[in-house]
Amino acid sequence: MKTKTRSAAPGRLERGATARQKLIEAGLKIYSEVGFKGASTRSLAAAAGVNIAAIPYYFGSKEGLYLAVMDHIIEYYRKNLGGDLDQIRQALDDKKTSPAEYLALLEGYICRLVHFVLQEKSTECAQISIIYTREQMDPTSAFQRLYEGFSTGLRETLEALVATILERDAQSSEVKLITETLLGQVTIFKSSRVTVLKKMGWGTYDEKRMADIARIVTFNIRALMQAHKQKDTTV
Amino acid sequence: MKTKTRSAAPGRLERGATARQKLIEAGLKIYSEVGFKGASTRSLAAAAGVNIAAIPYYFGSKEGLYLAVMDHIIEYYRKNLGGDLDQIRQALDDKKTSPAEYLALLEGYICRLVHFVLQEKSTECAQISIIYTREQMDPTSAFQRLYEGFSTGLRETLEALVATILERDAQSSEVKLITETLLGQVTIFKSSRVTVLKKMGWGTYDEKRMADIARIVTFNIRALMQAHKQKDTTV
DNA sequence: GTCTATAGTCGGATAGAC
DNA sequence: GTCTATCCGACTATAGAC
Repeated sequence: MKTKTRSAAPGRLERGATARQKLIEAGLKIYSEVGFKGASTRSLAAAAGVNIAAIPYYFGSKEGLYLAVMDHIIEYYRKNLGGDLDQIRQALDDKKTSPAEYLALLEGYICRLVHFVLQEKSTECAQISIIYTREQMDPTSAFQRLYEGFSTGLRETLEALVATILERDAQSSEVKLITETLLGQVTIFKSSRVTVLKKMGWGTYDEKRMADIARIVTFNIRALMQAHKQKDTTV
Repeated sequence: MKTKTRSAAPGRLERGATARQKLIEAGLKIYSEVGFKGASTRSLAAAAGVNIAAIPYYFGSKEGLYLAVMDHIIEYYRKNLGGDLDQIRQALDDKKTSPAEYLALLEGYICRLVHFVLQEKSTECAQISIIYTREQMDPTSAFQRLYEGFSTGLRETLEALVATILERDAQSSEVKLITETLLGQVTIFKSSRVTVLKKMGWGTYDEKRMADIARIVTFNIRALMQAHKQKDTTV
């Protein structure tokens, strides 16, 4: 796979910048709808309003475009949820933070995660979380990039937070597994979206429904942190 | 889509039965590896050791084979986890069951689910859960069949169980959402399999690791049932 | 019932005009 | 930098021999 990512014409300001941008937006839309394999260069070019040849020209190949979309996703995510993670890391470094505040940070982040992951109105968040979820499920060559881009940051920070709350080692299997069970309570609403919507008699996730989900999940998290703190479940 | 499912030759005992069966086994393998779109009739026929033309002949089309594989999956699942669900339903009808027993039933079922879903040694379970998870994430035309085949049975039974334990209405949004958060704690280990394995430094889910996961999840379930029973979190 | 050969379609990438 | 035309490979499904 060669990602040429053709740079600007010499001495000139990015002539093909708009074509590039339109292709990335189209990629976000099409890849989120039908996945990498399902997306044809023809549909991508049509959605972007550019010619098919623009894809190999600007991105080297269909795969190059996909990788560029991944980079866009990581950047978007960092701008939106990265700040919260930084804030958490800062609080973890600051030894004066109280246990109650740590718990509030964890709950707050999970709440924002629910909205980011389940939101369907703002197209960009929705598209990103679909692509990410699909890439998680069966990784393509772009997985590594996505993994480094945010799986690690998110999980490592949450694990550190959970470890602090439970007064355990953040590197322990136990803390890592507990953190996964917390994330799973959010992600199932995405990964089993159709089933859940059908069961609930919902057409889509709207604000009120996301709030209901967030309320249950944060309640669960509070209960679980309390329970795990009391009993030592060494793995 | 026409699913001819060509029946036996008149008066003769299923001549092409073995070809059908080999194709279904191959379908289970190939579809689980690369998904429906990723599977070519060539690879399916090669894996089954039959000719490409056998697919349209016996199943009408590539999609017909996929649907036949779905039916196989449902049947397999019913044979393996359906009995447990029947037992739970029976216990729910039997008014003499104690609260502690209901909790034990819930925990026991979730444990078996962990093993069924995460198991990687027994190929059939692993293949089934991969196909099912993928179908959940982006449903094809076969989703309806799968949904009726086991999503409903599993969820309805677990919801009834949760409702009984919490002494709430099984039809309430609250009970349904809580049940999803329980399931999510299991499914994330499948839907984020690669990330989790990487984070944990594991190569695969083996017996010990599944036991560790099951221990955390059952502990969580016990804690959550207790917490929700105490506090009323009306949605 | 099983196979080979092939029709017909669609995909990604390239060549070369402008 | 952008476009049209085209190559070539891969795919599903069918026709028809055996």
